[in-house]
Amino acid sequence: MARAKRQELVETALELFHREGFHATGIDRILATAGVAKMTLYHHFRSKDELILAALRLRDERFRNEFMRSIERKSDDPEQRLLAIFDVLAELFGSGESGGCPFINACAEYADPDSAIHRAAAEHKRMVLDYVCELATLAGARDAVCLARQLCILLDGVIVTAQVSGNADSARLARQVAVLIVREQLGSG
Amino acid sequence: MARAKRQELVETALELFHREGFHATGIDRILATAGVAKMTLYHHFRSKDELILAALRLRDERFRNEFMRSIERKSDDPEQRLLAIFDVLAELFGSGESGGCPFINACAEYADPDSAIHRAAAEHKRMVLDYVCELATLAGARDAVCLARQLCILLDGVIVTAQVSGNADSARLARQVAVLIVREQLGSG
DNA sequence: CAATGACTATACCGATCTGTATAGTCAAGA
DNA sequence: TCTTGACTATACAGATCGGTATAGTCATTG
Repeated sequence: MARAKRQELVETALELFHREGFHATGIDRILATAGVAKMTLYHHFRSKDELILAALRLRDERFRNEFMRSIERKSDDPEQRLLAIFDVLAELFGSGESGGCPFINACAEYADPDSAIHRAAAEHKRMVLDYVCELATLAGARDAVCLARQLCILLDGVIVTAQVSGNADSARLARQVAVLIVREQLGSG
Repeated sequence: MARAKRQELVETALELFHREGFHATGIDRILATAGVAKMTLYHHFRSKDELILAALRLRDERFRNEFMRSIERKSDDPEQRLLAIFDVLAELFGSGESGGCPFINACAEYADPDSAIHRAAAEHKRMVLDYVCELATLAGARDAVCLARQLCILLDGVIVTAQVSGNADSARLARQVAVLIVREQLGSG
């Protein structure tokens, strides 16, 4: 397979960027870990920034895919799926994952909203929002956009709280809040 | 004044770290901006990490002070003060401030929970939580800790959403959520 | 067979990084 | 007056940074 080394490179980069940060992770470290020559990297990517973008793209695909699949496995009912967001989150943190969100981290290191990396992160969040918005619409929310945005604020809050304070059960607390706002938007108990 | 240069250094460092990130901001850049010689820095601080810690300490003092003052200026009623959290946030974003939270950013770059920098960030969040918990207790919440933690999840969610997606009015959306959970905990409309 | 292109190895570039060494200025206070 | 200590200036160390140059291997494919 031709693209094997490229893939290895992006996977390794994603993991190291996630664990150590973007600026703190040098090209040489990625190369040594992936077992790839430097010229191979610059054959596939013009710069480190493009490797970062590729890593974020991979993460975006994987995360959204698994996120949606996990939610949809929890229930068939759209209303329950809105709440399942936080059950999935709880499971994620329960299984060790607590290094925060790579996209939030990316915006921390690349603060300029016009930078390609920051924009990629913003786009990821927008796509997650769009998905939650679909669920909210299917659930018959009065204002699906508003509800989805509120749930996403909770979602990001949970991720950050888990990362900063190591608080795994914040997903459970957020779920309680989600119950209230979903119930209110759907007009009944 | 003896400590003038030290103060200048910490102020400049705080601003640059906030705008450009911790790893991306070199010592030399801070020195040039502050107009301070390198040996002066290493006279006051053992390392860059200690300068980072001092900058975070300054930010912690300032933020919590202004945060509490702003909230307490909004209302005398503890219940209204819980909601005022999000009014203060809305004003903050309205006045341009949207570069995210330095403590969240710090945890993005220093992921190891045992690192001094990460711990300083966690401690800051804990102190904010403690303050909100006090307000919740005064308001007569059934479970003040739970309510405070939920409000803090919302708070961090709002900050991150504003930073990543440039969404200034997420504070307003979070306030609506806060109204619901506060109302539920206080047992009446 | 010839050509293509993914890949490797090594050496190098200039810049920048944190931190130190050296030597000295200058003002405040005992 | 003498000492202390905050401060400056310059030069440098050793490492690492992102990225390039050069030269060549090797498997697939036309």
